[in-house]
Amino acid sequence: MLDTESLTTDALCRSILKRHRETIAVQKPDFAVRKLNVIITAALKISNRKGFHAMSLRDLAEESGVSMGGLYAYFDSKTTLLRMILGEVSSVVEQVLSDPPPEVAGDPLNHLKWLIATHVRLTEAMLPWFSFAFIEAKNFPPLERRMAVDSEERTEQYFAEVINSGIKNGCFDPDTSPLIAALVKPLLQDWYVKRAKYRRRKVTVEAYIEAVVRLITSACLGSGVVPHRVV
Amino acid sequence: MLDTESLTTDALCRSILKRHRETIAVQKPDFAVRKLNVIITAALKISNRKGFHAMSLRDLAEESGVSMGGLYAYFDSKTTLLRMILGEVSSVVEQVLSDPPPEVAGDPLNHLKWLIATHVRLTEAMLPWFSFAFIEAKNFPPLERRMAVDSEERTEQYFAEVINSGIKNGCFDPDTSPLIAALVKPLLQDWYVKRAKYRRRKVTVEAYIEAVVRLITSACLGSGVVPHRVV
DNA sequence: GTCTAAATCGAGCGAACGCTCGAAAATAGG
DNA sequence: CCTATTTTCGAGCGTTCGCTCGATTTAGAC
Repeated sequence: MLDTESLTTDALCRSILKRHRETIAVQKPDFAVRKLNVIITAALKISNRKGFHAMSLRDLAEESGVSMGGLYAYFDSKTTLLRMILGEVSSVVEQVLSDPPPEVAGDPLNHLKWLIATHVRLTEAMLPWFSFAFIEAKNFPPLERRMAVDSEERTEQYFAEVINSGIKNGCFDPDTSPLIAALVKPLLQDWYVKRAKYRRRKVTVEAYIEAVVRLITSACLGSGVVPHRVV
Repeated sequence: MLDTESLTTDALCRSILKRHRETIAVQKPDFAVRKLNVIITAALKISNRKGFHAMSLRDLAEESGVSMGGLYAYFDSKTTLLRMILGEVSSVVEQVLSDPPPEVAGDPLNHLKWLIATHVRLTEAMLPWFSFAFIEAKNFPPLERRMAVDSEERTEQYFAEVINSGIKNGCFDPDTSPLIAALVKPLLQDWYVKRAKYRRRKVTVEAYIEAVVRLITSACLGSGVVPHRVV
């Protein structure tokens, strides 16, 4: 369904360490990963409560149990910490969505369903990371902002491609609105942006996937009756 | 269609003045409204570029041309300025959406279409205000956060009510997913949250409304064929 | 033109910010 | 157990923050 082994905080921190080896002063990987885990978990916790900008490094030091100066063995500026998290999120999204299982690869309808389900499950497994990325991407340096916009655009591309190939295949309505691919994204984002609301209403992951799949596929399958194709 | 006269920055500032008369030290309404306009326009401009928290009052003083101390004749704290803007936004939403024209009031399908179109046009007319409200509502004090959540919940209610009455009326599919009302919101928000993207792609307001209306109404009208109702 | 009340100003306050650095503690090989 | 290296620490640096307040300018009635 979705390999959640590589999505544990530990695995993600190992990946972050690999990506930022030169800016992380700590040598021994065991030390580094363990502390990175603690630091990033704390950073996500505080940021998701009051925002990254409002989180001071003293807040972070207290919550993580790592001293002020100790933090700077793991990043050289607060912005680098931001970049570590955002970078990891867009890397994972790319990695997961670009690799559909063989049984859906040739079938646009099932591929579309798979994209939706996998995206929702991925964001569920990495909830604090995605909340963070969504909320913080807006108000930050041009470079980081671009990273987020590009990552999102790439995600939309996956949907656009599968919908287009479905139209060419003949299994999707050729009149499908070209905006559908763009409109899938906010539907998927709502799951983690407003997670508290859905939790309160006891909406399960499966129910949410089902609702989005029905909404989107029915738009792609046309008016519901057998299409006037087959020229 | 949508009365945009009461949505000019001037009219909105007049409303803000009325709501915060006791915290605004300036007596003469003309003076107050004119400066409020300047201050809030500047605040929206800076905040939408780099975030409300990152906007210093010195930034605001420079951009608006009002001195440091002068600003404090219009609000008693930076948080109050935030509250003024958020409060005005949710007030306007409430005001506009709660007042459907008589010709759609009894007709769920047209009422639903009207809600979608009016919401998109409203957010288009007050773009900087809605961008601000969406981005900033997340990372701020409990009270302000609640304000935003409640306002959003109320908006969703309008959709839930019209869909339910449509189901009871027999003009909507009784199998319509109970999540549809919740899913309309992110679709409407995308218009102003990702406004830059749609501008770049030359998507017009009308085209966007059309796409969302088609997506949602087709979900409410059931499988497309004549429903198996009429017991 | 004069006077009074309203409106505006900006230097300055204490607090909190991101970040540094020399000292202290922990780790591991011989 | 000693020593060399790595990791951790937290007081302190310069800067900027939200905010205040006495001085100054402006507006309008007579």
